[in-house]
Amino acid sequence: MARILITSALPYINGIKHLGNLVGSQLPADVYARYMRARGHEVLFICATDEHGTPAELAAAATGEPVAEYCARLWTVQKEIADGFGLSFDHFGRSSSPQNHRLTQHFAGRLADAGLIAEVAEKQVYSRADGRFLPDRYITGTCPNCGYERARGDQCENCTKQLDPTDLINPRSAISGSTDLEIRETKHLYLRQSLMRNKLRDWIDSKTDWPVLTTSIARKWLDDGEGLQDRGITRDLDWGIPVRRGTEPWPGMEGKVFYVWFDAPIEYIGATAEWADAHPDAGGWERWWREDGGAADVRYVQFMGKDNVPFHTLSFPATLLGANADGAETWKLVDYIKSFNYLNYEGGKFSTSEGRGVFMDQALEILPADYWRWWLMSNVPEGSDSNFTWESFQAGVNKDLADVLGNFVSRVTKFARARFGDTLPEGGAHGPQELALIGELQRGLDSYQAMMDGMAFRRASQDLRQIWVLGNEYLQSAAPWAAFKSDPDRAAATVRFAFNLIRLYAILSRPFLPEAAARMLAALGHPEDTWPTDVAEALATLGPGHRFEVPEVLFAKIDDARRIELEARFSGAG
RNA sequence: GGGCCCGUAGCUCAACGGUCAGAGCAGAGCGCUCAUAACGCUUUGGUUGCAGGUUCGAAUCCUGCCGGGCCUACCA
Repeated sequence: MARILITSALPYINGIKHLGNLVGSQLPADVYARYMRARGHEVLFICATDEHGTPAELAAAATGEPVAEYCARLWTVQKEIADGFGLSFDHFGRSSSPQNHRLTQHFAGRLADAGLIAEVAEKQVYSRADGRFLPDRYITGTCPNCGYERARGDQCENCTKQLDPTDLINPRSAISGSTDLEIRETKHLYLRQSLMRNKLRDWIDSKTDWPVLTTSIARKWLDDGEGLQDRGITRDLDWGIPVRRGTEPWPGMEGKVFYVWFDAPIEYIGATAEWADAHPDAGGWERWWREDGGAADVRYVQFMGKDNVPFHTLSFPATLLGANADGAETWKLVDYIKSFNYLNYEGGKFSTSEGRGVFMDQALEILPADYWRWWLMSNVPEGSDSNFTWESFQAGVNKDLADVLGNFVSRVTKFARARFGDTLPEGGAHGPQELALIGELQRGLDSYQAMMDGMAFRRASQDLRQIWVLGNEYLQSAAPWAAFKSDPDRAAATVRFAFNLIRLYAILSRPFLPEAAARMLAALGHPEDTWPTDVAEALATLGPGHRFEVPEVLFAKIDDARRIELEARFSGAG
């Protein structure tokens, strides 16, 4: 039995996430976590909301709530939606937790002790009307290059030229529109990642099994231009983790907070500490995060969209490695990063601002989670960006779930009920057909497991579907409806075997389809449900006399009228 | 501008440099009648973006071109 730590990239607190966000980290992480638990491994699956930063403050201001209340409310909203999708986090934390405050301050202190923090005086734009410093992208003005009037302080969207806020003509606050701006000097802490460039490169180079998408992004940042740059880790904001050097005050940094990209990944550890505090018998968070605290045998897998790769390949490892500069704290580094491309919506991007695409709360209002889980995972953007269309969604749901799996369960249970009553019949035994099928199922299972172990989710979903298809092929060739008339014992044996297939399918499908699997097992009276090691043995579980029920339709089809209605509703027009 | 990735059947995707480039969906034909008009079998369909090169052998490696996508450090 292995010990596996799984983290999903932290969803930002600012609003409800869309299907692209879901499929890019939380959902594949959940499927993997469920699979590994089913295989008998000790799994800790961690996620949390990422709550700090300017967008959270602005979103709170827009609703008139204090930012802490806003975040607490949105955390509850996100938690309920995650539960609705069956995301089986062992803990869903908050980056604003006291545990994360302590850890973030601790890391900053350790990094400072190791000489990896620099204090830098810099000039930033301050808005007197807003009473705050403005990040570059919250300053707008006229682009000096192309004359576009709504250029942002970091880049002009029109001509794509990189800008400095002081370049802008007629600069104003994007928050209030005020032009009452001034340049103020302020002091900030920088993480001296540049000093760790070689150490980080050696570490990246040792990861020969990582996806190209992951390592190429990391190498680009390490070596592009002048190489890995130091990064500011503090901000002049109110909402965030106060700057402290460990447990001590940090002279000159009063009133400042750590910047969100520094404290967000630390919340993986913080959330584990939240979990450990809630589960005193679990042995403590160190068991998962400190090699000198019991985590030496942990395999740590991270799931994220490609936009998050630089932070997880460079900044966060720099934090963990830097905190161990004296060898006194051996932090657990990630063993494998599974990164994803983007999911598009009907050929374009999901857009929060334009209301284009499907958001997680809306998805659950339309159909149960399993429908979405299946389509998203069987079309997960592993190799390149993929595209959600209602037509593809309709086809995938109807064909795979309703026709292949759902109908299989339906035809088996209804036939048995009609011919044999509400318990499995006696008589007959395995013949050559059953033996051949067992062989095919065993090969299918081996392949499915190999794909799941390797996190090749598209391939895994294809293998799973093929395993379902084998059931329909078997019924067609065994034809118990014909055998019933000439050789009832033969039909009885076929029916018993088919019921054992339903049980097997429920177990194997559970990582993807937890609700449907539960309903299948419930129809069988909740039989033993551990992951099979030997297919033949697994298919001998339900015997004569076993009671069953005919379940409600497992998956309803989406008809054309419904699809057209949904297409129109989510086009972004309204 | 720089870097990375991609381009394979009508669609979505596979294929350690090595049997006739494979699946699913869609299309066609046949079968079955237990089932959600479901299922099964058979079948149509590709000059692997274009042009060169390396090799006994290229979808795969190299060069150029065409087309698409992503990243580019203060969004997180």
